[in-house]
Amino acid sequence: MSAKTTARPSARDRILAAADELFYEEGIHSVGIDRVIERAGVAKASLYNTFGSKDELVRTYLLSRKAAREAQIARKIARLATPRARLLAIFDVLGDVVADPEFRGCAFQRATAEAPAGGSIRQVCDGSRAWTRSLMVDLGRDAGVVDPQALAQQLLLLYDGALMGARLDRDPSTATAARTVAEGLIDAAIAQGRSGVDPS
Amino acid sequence: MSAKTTARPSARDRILAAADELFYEEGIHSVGIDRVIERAGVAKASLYNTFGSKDELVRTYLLSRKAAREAQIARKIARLATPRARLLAIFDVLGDVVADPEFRGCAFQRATAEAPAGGSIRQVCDGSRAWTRSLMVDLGRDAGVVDPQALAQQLLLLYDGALMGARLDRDPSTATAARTVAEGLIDAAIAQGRSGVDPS
DNA sequence: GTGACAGTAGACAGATCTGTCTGGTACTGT
DNA sequence: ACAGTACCAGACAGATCTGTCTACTGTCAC
Repeated sequence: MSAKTTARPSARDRILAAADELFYEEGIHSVGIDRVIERAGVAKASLYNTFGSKDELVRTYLLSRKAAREAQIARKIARLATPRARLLAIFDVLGDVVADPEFRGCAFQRATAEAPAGGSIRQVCDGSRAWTRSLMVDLGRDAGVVDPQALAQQLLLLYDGALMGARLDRDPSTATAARTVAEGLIDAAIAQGRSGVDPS
Repeated sequence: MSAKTTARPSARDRILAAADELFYEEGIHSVGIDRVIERAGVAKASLYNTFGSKDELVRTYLLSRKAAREAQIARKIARLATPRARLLAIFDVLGDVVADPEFRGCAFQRATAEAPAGGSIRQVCDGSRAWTRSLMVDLGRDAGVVDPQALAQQLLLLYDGALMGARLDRDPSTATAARTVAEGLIDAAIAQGRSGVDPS
């Protein structure tokens, strides 16, 4: 009897799941603690014993979103061989993300829109952006492009734009548009890298 | 004595100015009515007599931002002759906007992150996006591109991405990067239009 | 059985927020 | 002179929010 087959998730997990749904759907300020504990089916003391404060709950919610996104990208990338295909796969994941009917935009960007400038929420957001950017830089370097930083900036531009556009226009086609433009930029950067490396 | 030389702005104008500063800097939910009237130097009754509710004040704040942005772009564009130059001028204005030390991201995108899905705030945001998009479509058509809608979608992608990136990374160089990529896309679309129009 | 542990239920304090209302002041046109 | 308008100062009601606290329940190891 190590675990019941339909064991109820722990209070912590239920709180986090409820917080994820509510914060992402309606925003952080708009959702009170009472709504979270009601949806989680949990006592208020459980929430405060586990997380200490609403701020910490929000931080944990964002960290779990960050981990999930990074795992999703890493999983997709692992199956692909070339850096070029891997860079494009980032935009394929983006396409899946924005096509989800539950999609409501970038959770980090929305959270920072509500949070004070210097807080811990901003740090989580910065960490998430740094991860994506450095992945793009690494893959660009692997692909032999001359200036991987510049390519990464361009790709991040498209990535961010697609997230924002998909939400505000309720139009997931921004992701495929971003992928198309990204493909052109990647191929141009790779071609430039090759011509520079090969002596004329 | 039509007006004193240093006439104090009306209560309405002072409220709107204070709301603009506070809502844009700190977010809508984070700023209470009391903070607004304190900064405006105004009685609470004046605010409610003039605007009726906080929601209406927020709506007016966003509409005034929308009008200011559109006027700024229209002014810049009026001096330029070709549709190509005008399209690029949109990104020049973007560069000015994100370089402002007071820049905190797109006011509409931040407001929609806090507001409920169906509300009036979303409508203002939709209106602002529709204006920008249709400007891009019109200029693209004037430039003779084959699919102005597709070009506009790509340019909007860059525009949104630059706004988001400049805020989250605190890096205004996204605007010039966006302009560079945009220039390539515009020229490619124009070239395609010409080759399609000219019989081979 | 018993103690440790994880959790439930809900009252409560204290702060904050929107919106209303009363009462008073200063200017303006007639 | 006087009515009307625009505005200021702030008390107040009622709702809502975070966070604390008390008291109770079920489960498991030993």
